Amino acid sequence: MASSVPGSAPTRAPNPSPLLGRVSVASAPPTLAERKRRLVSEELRETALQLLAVRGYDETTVDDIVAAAGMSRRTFHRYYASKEDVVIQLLADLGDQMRDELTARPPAEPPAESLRHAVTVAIDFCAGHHDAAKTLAVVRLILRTPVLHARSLERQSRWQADLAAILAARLGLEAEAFYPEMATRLAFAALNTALERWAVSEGQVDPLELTEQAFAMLEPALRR
Amino acid sequence: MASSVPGSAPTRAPNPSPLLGRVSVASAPPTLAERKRRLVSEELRETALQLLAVRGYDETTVDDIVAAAGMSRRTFHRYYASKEDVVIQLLADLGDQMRDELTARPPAEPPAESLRHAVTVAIDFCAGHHDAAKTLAVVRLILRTPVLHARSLERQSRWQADLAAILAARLGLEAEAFYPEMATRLAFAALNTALERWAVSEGQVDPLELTEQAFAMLEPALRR
DNA sequence: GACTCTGTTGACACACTGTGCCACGGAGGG
DNA sequence: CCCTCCGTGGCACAGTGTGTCAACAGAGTC
Repeated sequence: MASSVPGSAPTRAPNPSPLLGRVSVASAPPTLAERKRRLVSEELRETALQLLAVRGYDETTVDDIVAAAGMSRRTFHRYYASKEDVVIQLLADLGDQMRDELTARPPAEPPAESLRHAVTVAIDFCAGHHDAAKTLAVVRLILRTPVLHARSLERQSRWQADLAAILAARLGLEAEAFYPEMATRLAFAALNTALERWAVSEGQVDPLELTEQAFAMLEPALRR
Repeated sequence: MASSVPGSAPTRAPNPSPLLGRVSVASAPPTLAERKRRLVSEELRETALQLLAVRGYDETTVDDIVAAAGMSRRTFHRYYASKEDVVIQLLADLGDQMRDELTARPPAEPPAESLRHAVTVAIDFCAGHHDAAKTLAVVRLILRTPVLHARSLERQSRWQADLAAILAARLGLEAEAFYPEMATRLAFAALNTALERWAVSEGQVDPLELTEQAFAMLEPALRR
């Protein structure tokens, strides 16, 4: 065990409260403890993002963050494995959402179309969000900070592998088939091109339009 | 200045020996000091790779490495910025080589062909090297170690941007044009697919063949 | 209310990393 | 011979991430 972790320290809670076995129940009423944890987590995250944006990533220490949030460094690390994690965890759900979207697409649909929809989930997550300005700031921070960029690319690499496996299954191919692997990689190439342009343009260009443009280019390669 | 760095600490020496101004001369006779530095650097690197391979990446500390190499931690950090760097620096020249290859391709050549040649440089670097077994071990180490994988992807991202700029210039487009960006990303998708399959197959599959297969798929998308 | 059980927190200690600084020592030039 | 240049190791220090422990708050039980 990784010492006494408050419910859901990293990525995702396998089971926040072992006694109350409400795991997969959709609308489980959140416990007080659970709401408290979420509150602390959010407080930490907001304080961190604030500081990182103002003072820069490298110039901000974990001690700065916890001091501003009025907590101890030990508590910080119970919620986030590292300073990078505060930022990267914001994208945590994205992989799941893309996976779900691809799974949900009709099996008869051409792969190019399904992948375009999966990628669009990510675009929507970033640009179509409640307040896109904040997401834009985060994406820009990631792209401009080498450590964060590296970690986000690595995470993408896992998503890509997941999507490839799903696509392979859909097409009735073995998991290591060539086409699903390449196809998903091309989809991420499109996604990254769109996202990066959206970010450097400060949100001026329409990422959805860029995505469609990219997939138009990919279409002949994705045809089977 | 980053304290007294022995000649060429990170990535590449801008000028190993400031007094002898022989920089761009191709076959400059290496100084004694320079050979000594190279020797220390190699000793450190070999010791590190040995330990990393045997004991695993996370289980090996920098102190372990320098103890085995009979040097101080301070000296280690004069040659390598971090433990990751020992591994990642092995690929340092690769970006330059790909850039050079792309630049050297005939301007009239179709972009797909030029990119395929650039990517092949990387494949040759890995698989066609003096002893491919060692390179294979390194590549496998990188792919299996999240931190290293992340850093190598980030590095690739820079190479991709470089290649895109070169391709744009070759095609007479502005640097931020859509086609060169997408085209280079697709090329790297092909490269990574081939490299990864080569690595997981323990060097059994032919990465060149895979590369050609990948570019065959990309060809219609890369056509202009 | 008292008691227990569970889970969160802060404090402390510790291992590891990366860097600035300084003093030592060898190599080479005056 | 002296003096400068440069690589090196030792030391100190800031920062990170983790194990451990005591304190404490909530919830449920009697």
